Amino acid sequence: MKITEIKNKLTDKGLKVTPQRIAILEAITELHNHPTAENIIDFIRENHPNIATGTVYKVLDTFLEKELVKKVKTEKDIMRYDAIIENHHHLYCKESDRIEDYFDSELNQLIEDYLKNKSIKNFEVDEFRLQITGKFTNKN
Amino acid sequence: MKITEIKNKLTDKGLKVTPQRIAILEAITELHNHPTAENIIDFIRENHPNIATGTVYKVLDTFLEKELVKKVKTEKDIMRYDAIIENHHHLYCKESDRIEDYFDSELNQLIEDYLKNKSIKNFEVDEFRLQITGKFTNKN
DNA sequence: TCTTAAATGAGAATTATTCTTATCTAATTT
DNA sequence: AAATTAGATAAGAATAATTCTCATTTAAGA
Repeated sequence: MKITEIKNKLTDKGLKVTPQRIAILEAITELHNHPTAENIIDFIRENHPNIATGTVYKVLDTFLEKELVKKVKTEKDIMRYDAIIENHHHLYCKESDRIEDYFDSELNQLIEDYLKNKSIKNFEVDEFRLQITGKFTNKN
Repeated sequence: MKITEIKNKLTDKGLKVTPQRIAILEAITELHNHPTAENIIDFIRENHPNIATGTVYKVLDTFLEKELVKKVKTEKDIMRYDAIIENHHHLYCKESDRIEDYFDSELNQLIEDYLKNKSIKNFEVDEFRLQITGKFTNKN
């Protein structure tokens, strides 16, 4: 993602364009394996050694609010972030911390149709995501 | 769940039967709304004021290992526990912390069949769970 | 350039969880 | 029934991730 593209994303959401925000949004898109806050901090520290830890958390919160990133829930304790907003599922390795995105519009359609017809009592569905647990058969 | 039933669950898993473990397993089954560790601690403190916090965490870990409970992660950071091991999905309220179980064997079958036919490259599916986000239309 | 609301840095504070170690107890053996 | 012992617990210190506070700085509009 080019810098101008990042700047546009920020201004589009009514956010001030700061070097910190650019660095963080850049980091999340580059570290595409669902980085933790710590991963992001480590990554940006290389080029921007004086961005404060608190700032990173604050910026991530802002991005969440403005829906520039999403949080990923793992069974383990650590929160991870995801730059991709488009609807997709997650593959979780049961033996490691590896998480990968899984795109499958056919599956989306299947579940969407099902939920549309069936309707859950006392609940209005907004969106859904599948957590698929298993084992990767290749190296990362 | 009767006490003897709880005791059996513990011995079946090769765990010593202690008052602490009984109280904790009882609490999780009674607090069926996916309690946090804190919820559990508060609940058991009423009748067992001297069970240590650390013990509760330790016992919960033991239960996870022995698969007597599962962990559920929310968008917020807090870990929640679930007594029900049987396969089911989760309904998340986007406006509150409410989480409910959603059982739907037809949906399970649908997804299972789909994943069986399609097969994801470099990944062996073990199990799956759907996170459905939306809004409850009733009071809790 | 000036102004100001918003963002940041630095580090203290908080919170959930884990760790440590001495003590205790459930369950097995004598 | 008493002794044994591996495993469990209590208490509180330690840790780690995240949030908070507030003084300072900066982006962007006037």
